[in-house]
Amino acid sequence: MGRSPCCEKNGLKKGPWTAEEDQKLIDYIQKNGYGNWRTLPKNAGLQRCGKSCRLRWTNYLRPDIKRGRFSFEEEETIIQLHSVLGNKWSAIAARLPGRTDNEIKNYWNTHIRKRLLRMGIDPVTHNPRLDLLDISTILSSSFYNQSNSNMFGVQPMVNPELLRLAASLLSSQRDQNPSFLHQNDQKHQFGQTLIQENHNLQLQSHDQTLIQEIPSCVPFSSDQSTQLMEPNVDQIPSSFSHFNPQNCQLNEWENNGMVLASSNLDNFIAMENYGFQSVVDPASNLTPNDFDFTSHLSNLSTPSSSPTPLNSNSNSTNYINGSSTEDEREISYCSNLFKYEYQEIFM
DNA sequence: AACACGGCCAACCGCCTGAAT
DNA sequence: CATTCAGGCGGTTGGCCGTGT
Repeated sequence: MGRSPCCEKNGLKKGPWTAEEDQKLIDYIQKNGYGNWRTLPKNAGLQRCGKSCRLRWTNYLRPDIKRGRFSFEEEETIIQLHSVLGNKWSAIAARLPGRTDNEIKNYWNTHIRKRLLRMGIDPVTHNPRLDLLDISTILSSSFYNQSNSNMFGVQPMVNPELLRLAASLLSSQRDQNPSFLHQNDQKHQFGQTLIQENHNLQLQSHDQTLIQEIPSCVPFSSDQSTQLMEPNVDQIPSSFSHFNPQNCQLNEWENNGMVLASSNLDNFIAMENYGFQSVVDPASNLTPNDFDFTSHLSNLSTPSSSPTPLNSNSNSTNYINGSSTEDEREISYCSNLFKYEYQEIFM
């Protein structure tokens, strides 16, 4: 009649392993190998059940385990495999040498899953989240259209599908060439691809088949909007024709807005082409970390207000009037609804 | 300094499958 | 063939730790 029980449940230790227990397990396996987990604890002098020993060994003590943070390549591999295999952690782990299924599962649940959600991607289906699209429809048909949707004369469109495409484009570029982001010609090529894709999607939108119009600007009051100035495109040097992701920072604003800051003027052009609109130019040569966006945005309702630099050494100059150092200006963007992390897509 | 909170991760739990009896 | 269990797997938990208030 079947096998006998592997162990008595009573009297066996549970909980965290001590260094002494670890050493006993390591010594035993180094001397005798593993395989019969049923008898191993007793032979090794451990008050644990075989299952606990097996887990401890396979998830922690095994000598070929790679510790530490997951690399970008590993993360990309996990995402790609998960899109095919789903929650088959052991199958995914089999393709990542030195990583355990438990480690990958934990990393997925604590990092990757949340990141995909922030990017508007369903971590189960790996498709854009439909709930966001529903919200965007509501927003675009209600307060946004009633306020100042045309504050810059252009109704911007930001499409989750395009953002997803951007992420995958970047991933594939990175896969092919890890130093992609440090090469200007490739950055330029990537930017051009985005611009072309944005153009294509806008063309498709005329057929009302694919794209949904989504508000990309927080609905300021009319008083606030009058102070928002559209950057003078004529003052943008022609040399700034490609995207540079350096020194970017995303800040959430209130409940439904986000502000993108960059100290590089190239980003302005790329983001403009990408469908975001500029809201204000802090007009200084501060780095993003030196700038207090919350304070600055709250000052928009006060006509005489000016950006609030945290760095008193800044040499503040007005971008709109055009006299600052072009590539060190702060450009901020404001976009409604989307919580995509800019860095996650472009950096 | 004390407390609350949230992120992280090692470990456990429960289920499934296939092998042993 | 029926029963039982080892091993494997995915889901969940609980405690530690860092950070914010």
